[in-house]
Amino acid sequence: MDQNSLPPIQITARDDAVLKALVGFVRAEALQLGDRLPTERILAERLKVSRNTVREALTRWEGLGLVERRQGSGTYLKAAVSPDMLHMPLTLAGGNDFTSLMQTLEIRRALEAEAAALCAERASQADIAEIARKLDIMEQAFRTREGMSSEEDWEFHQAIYRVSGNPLFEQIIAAMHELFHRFWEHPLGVRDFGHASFPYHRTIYERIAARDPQGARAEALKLIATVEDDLKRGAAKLKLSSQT
Amino acid sequence: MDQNSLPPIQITARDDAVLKALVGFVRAEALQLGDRLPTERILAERLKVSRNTVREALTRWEGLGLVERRQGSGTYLKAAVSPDMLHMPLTLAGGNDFTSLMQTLEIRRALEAEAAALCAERASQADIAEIARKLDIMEQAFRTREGMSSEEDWEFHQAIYRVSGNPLFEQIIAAMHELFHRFWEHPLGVRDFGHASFPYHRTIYERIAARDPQGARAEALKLIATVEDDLKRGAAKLKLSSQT
DNA sequence: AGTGGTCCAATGGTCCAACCAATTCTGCAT
DNA sequence: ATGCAGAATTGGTTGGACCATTGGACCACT
Repeated sequence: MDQNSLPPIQITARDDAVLKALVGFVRAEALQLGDRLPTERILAERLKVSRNTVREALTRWEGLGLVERRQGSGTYLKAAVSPDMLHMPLTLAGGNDFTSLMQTLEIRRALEAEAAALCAERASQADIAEIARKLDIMEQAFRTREGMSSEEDWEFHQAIYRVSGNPLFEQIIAAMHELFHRFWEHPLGVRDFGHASFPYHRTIYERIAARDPQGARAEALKLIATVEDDLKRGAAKLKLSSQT
Repeated sequence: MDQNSLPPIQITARDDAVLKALVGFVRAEALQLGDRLPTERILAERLKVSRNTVREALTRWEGLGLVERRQGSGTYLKAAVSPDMLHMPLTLAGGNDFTSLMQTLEIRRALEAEAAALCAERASQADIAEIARKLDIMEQAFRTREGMSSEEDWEFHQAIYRVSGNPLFEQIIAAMHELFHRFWEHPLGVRDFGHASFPYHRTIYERIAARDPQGARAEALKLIATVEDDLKRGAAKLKLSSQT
């Protein structure tokens, strides 16, 4: 007998039902990102369930990054939801040592290059203009503040991921980005970290504007290479100083 | 001033503290996958928090797939936990339609190519022999069962990710893989799905054995391309049949 | 020995009512 | 108008209670 012909049944689903109802509500009210959704107390009353159950459901959504709760303020929609959406929580074991950071960079290298290539293929004129705008902002921040600005730099890259048409790029790289910056705002004591990557932002943009996927891919790889070099330099310095 | 030099302090974090304590417990007791962890009531008593708080924490872990709760039985460890792990909840709009699957393939294309290239760079003789072994098994399964075997095929790819030296490849692609197969064991009714990808497994292996990163990358790209073609074929057929 | 049934303790799921802490709104004094 | 103190709102936490399911112990019968 095929043991798969009798799959385990699923009966209980109280809090899942709450989430399903909430999806319907978001749709019915046409809630946008950042909008506030009903109070826990109101949800509990309307859905005829305990507030505790509502909280368990919302806790799950919060863990999935779909929603943000602010005490005293409310619960806010943080990502689009739809009935047939797939949530794929991925937990990665990763420390903040040199090896882990290099590993995140290897992932980022692969995805950044692919995203840049796809972006060059698919960008509309409006998309290109938007990327150019982000590039200008970043370059101006670079000149006035004399150094790479994490914030504006990140905005530029995000614009590229968005134009690539595949939201997974932004989601995965964002996770890598967060891991990278969580403990290493100035990684390993390298003061002008990321400085060397500056010129490649414009070359990437130029290849995208020229609708040159392979060129965009190549420039993206060069950019990541400079970051890897910075990281290696920092690791070497750290190793040296620890030998005192 | 760098606004990131003053990270937001954490004043209230009861349930996060619970999870941190739980990580410590799992480590201290050397719990393995599938082991049962303490009951909610015991945790609440030991950690001096309410059982509800314990439940919120466990709910978060359950949502992230780290833990499985069985009423009347207990809570069981479902994945490895570590103090500094990265949670990366991916949300894929649209569920099981053609677009979503193509998006996962775009990610897989980028990572598969990079992993193959890194593998070709770093593989030892023993690694190459191991990959050859997986390849033989897969090819034999292909001949005897007259078609691609998901299981053996996946083993082969996993071996490559492992040799790449970066565990992130395997983790991320595994998530994609699971997503891909969850609803599409025989995607879109294409009976010999994946059949066309068969020859490229050997060519990838040959490029790795020859320590040819660029070649391995190119062959990996060809393999993904065949899968994309299969998917497009299936989508076209589906579209046709729905026009009845 | 094995089969099936019953009971019972343990465990997760739900509920309730209250209070705490952060935020936001309100209205009064200036 | 402006600014500040207090009230109202909202998520966070607590403790206690009960329900539903599970799994093992025990037992009667074959």
